[in-house]
Amino acid sequence: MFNATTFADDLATAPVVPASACANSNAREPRPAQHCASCSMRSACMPQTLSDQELSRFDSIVSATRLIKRGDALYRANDTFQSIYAIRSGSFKTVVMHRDGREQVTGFHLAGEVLGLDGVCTEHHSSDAIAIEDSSVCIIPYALLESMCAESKRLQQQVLRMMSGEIVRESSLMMLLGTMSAEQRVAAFLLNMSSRMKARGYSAAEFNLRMTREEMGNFLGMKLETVSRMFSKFQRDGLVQSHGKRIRIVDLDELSRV
Amino acid sequence: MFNATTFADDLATAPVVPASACANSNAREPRPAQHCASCSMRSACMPQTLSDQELSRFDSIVSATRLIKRGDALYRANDTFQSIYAIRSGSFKTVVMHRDGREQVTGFHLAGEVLGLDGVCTEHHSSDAIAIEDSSVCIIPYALLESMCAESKRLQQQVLRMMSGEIVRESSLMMLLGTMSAEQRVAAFLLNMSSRMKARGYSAAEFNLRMTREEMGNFLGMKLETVSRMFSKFQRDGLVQSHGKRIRIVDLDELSRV
DNA sequence: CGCAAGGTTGACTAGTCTCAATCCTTGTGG
DNA sequence: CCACAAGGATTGAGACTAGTCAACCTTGCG
Repeated sequence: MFNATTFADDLATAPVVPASACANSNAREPRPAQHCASCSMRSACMPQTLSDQELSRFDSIVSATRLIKRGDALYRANDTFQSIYAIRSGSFKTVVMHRDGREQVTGFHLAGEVLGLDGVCTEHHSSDAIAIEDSSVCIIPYALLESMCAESKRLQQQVLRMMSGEIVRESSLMMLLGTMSAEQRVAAFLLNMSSRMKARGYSAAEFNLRMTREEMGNFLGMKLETVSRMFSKFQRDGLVQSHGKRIRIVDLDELSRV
Repeated sequence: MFNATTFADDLATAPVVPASACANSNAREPRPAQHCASCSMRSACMPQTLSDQELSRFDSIVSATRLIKRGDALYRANDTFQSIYAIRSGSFKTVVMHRDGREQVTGFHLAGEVLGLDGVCTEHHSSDAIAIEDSSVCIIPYALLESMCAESKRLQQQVLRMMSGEIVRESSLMMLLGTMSAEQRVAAFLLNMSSRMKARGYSAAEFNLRMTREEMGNFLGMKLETVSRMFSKFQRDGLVQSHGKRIRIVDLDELSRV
């Protein structure tokens, strides 16, 4: 049923608009920015509401892109905050750490999403952002963004909305962590990933998870073994087929009802 | 050991700067605003970084105050978003609700804190804000705030910082919900309340909790019985003395180490 | 004074974690 | 190209934390 040939599977659910920003390079240092106007992630990304004029102004403050290898950090907790980052391709996890070493994954972030807003408050980041696959980001220097916000009402609104959206997103995660059973959390996670993949032009029913069971478990407030058991249970019940990181949602309605 | 006379206890830990905004009224509808310059919460509140000139301009957009009785809602999920609110006196809980009726308390909010930023994103609130004691708030119309942000860089920064702070606060709650035992959660909660009381001029060691065990449990992702057991355990271990809502922290260091 | 709401405690249960064995997948070097 | 190592995933058995249900106590208010 599941063909394990990753490449073929990837083709089967290729994005409508493939993000191929970093096609021919392996440099890890900042490099010239591409232009938002021609970016494949534009519709999902930050400047979506801007006029053409504002867009080109915005373009000019996006100073560079940066490539991040799988496992490397885009920034770390306590780094001084200078920029926010729009994910151009790939994906990240954000992790907060307690002094005693406990870690909590606070989110998984896909192309088009913005990282780093946690730093505005104290001018230091409060979390690590780690690439969970080779990724690229656009660097948006915060001081310039702030200045431009004073000029462009639309941009200001966009930034405020983005922040508020982050607050709302985190509230619903608190709901998940505070009130749901392990089974419900995993179901909610799969549904969430599904709708985000769909929003990016991938199949809502079949996709690759980029994170390990351990990272998922850490995010969902449970152990990796429990995540694995829930996947097995969903498979037994005919809701989902899973083979490692490859996921196919078979009965989306039933999964929503868990 | 614990004297149950609430009034006397309240005196024992009276705030250095009592917030007496709603002294002589019981009206529930909007009423003329007081002035920020003379407000007892000013140092803890939103316009803390503004110049005198900016402050008076800010004052002019704070249209009114409103009294909210214990148990009443300041706003509810799906209400259209028009204003944010600075708590002048009293305290609130914010609650998000799932379609199936599950509720999660996402925060307790004390005087000087700002409520309602969840609404910026969709122009509808995503949570309920319920007064957990008789309270009063200043109403800050968001459209006016937004306009003023375009003029005052300092205000813009303040608003962005506030939002970012909310994001960071919620991340640390996710950590609490995702990685801590019931005992650790209750300890962290007490320490958090303690430092917030202290920041408001109350005693850090002895204070009244305004919420019920059920509300605490809902916030901390556990049942009220478990909260109660943890209080009893801390009392047995000599870390905390509790008598209903009255709390005295006996061994703050040890409580931090839990 | 009596009632309702809130709080405490106990006994039992369910759900998740822990530890451990095993399997599968992927990448690497001979 | 194959063998092997290492990381990741799955599964099982037993332990333990927190939930459930129920009884009872305390406090504040009409």
